[in-house]
Amino acid sequence: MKNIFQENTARLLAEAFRAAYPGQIEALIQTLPSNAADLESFIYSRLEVPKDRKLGDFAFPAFSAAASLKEKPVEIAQKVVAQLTPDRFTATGPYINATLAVPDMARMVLPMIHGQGAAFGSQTIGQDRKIVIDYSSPNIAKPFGVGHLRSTAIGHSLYRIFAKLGYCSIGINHLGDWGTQFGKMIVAYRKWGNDAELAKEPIKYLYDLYVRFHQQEELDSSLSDDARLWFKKLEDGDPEAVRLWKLFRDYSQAEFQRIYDILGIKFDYYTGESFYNDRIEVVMERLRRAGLVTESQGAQVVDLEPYGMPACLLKKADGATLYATRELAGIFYRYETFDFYRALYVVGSAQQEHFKQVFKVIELLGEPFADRLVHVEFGWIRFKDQAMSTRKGNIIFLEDVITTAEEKAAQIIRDKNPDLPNLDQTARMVALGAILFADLGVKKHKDVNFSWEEVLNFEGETGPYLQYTHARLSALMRRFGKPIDETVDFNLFTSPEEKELLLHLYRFGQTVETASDRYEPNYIAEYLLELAVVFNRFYQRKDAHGKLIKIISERKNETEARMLLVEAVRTVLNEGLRLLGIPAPEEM
RNA sequence: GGGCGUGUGGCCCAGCCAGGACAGGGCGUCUGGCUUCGAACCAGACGAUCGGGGGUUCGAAUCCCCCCACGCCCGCCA
Repeated sequence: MKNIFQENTARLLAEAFRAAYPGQIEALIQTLPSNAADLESFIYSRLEVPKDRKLGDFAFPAFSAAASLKEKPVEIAQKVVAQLTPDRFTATGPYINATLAVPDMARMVLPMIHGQGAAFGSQTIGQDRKIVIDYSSPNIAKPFGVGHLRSTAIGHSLYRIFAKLGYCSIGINHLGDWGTQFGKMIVAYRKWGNDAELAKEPIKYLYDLYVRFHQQEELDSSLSDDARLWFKKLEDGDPEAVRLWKLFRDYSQAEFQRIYDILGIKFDYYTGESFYNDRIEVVMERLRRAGLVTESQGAQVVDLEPYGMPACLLKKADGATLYATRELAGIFYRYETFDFYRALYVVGSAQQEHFKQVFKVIELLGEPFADRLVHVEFGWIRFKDQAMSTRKGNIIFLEDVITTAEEKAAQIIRDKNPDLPNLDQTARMVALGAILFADLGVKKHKDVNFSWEEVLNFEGETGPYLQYTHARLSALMRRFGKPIDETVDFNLFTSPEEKELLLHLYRFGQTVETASDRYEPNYIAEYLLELAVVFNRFYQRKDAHGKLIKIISERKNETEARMLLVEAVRTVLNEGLRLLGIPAPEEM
């Protein structure tokens, strides 16, 4: 999606270049990078926003044309500007600065947003193609820690982003409900557990058992052998093993569902690893037929040495399956079921090699969908500079974070807005806003150091700041109390603040697109911060005497024009927050 | 040892892929702004050898090379 303001500017500049340098444009085009087909698109791609906005709205640096035109950038700028309307284009040193007319912009942008509403920024480029997104995917029988939030928040946001662009998003929670850790849990439970204790506080109890097992395992390595033995029994359908596994799984699922309900997150499928148990042999057979399976130290592997990777382990020496085996089965299942255009795996970067291996195996099988598999990786959440580890018991429960944030939000509301109805509900929205934004406000590849101070901060570049701005906009709409009319006097839009808002509003669609291209919801988070900042500045601007210029005043025409802008900002902010999975309260 | 990632004011982060005008925000600190359109806000101040070195370029936080620090992964865990 192109920015129409930028496009118009590029077109005018291109015409001016042609007029100023007749006959030399061919030489210039020769030097263009291959991605720029013509002069217009070249200029379009080179346009930047001046650092000092007083200079203009767009700037074209003339350096890039200097070599082929054999002139100094400063002279080029002057010559080109001479061909253009003087009040809209100026040469500042080697830069050609363009200034847009605010009423024109308003006429273009505001009726569009008013008409499209929440659909503003939507596209159909997805053509309903299926994007399968694997996210959250916690290991059951373990508590839901803040570490799991990363995948959950990013994946859920990508789900909505792709849907907005016209793709058919399919959300899969690939629950970690199979594997040797269940052998461990079974051993631990049989040794130290009992049903009565389990029923009281299941997740906490299972978690304690898990930590205890790992502590004991360090002292007594026979426990590891027992665990493998019990996992093998589980795979072979041993009734006692299966009974305990189901017990753990059911308790865990109920627990996770509670968390997802709080977060307002749903999945289309909850197909965990165990779902693929009866599909493993088909995959193994396929791999064997392709001649990819070799034996190494008793285990069955795919040798990836020629590709600079460690071997991909398919089956242990005792015949039990492994992570990669189930992953492969999952990929085939997803392809056969959905015929996906892309399959995303929103999983931490620690598993980068695992996915490289698995994807390589698919490629070696000659499957046509090998290049549609994407590992959307992200950095770790650490606590006090340590990796959060369930095994070591160094973990913070997401629910504790939510509860603490809710308490703080409620306290602030009681203090600032004591008459607010449904306090608990709003406090929860604010808490979620703070927590989710703490994750989505940072580029995903960065490791995040969990800090209570940061998560509980509701000021500055935070989720509650965005929510507050949304509530403020909503308050204006309530106060205005009438339907917004799109037939306003656009010539009343003149201020730099209004221009900034219009420019920024228009960029929403491009931002969503960038976020999808890079699998990075953070672009939307940053966009919204900027939008809120620009609006709040507009909201609190003062006249020459230092008096606040109010949006709603007795001047009818001005008020109506500004309210059309207010509505547009609210629409985009609301929609942007939705894409991030952050609730947008009307009051707080 | 190999692979991947990160390193930007006291703290957190954007900018790097597609190199350009004095390196942008936020937190914290200091100053100013509510006789009510919501101060979870706004305005201003202080604060940076962009990890280090070399190279390419008219121009490097950004591209290339080397080095340093930290994190993660490297066969029967997931």
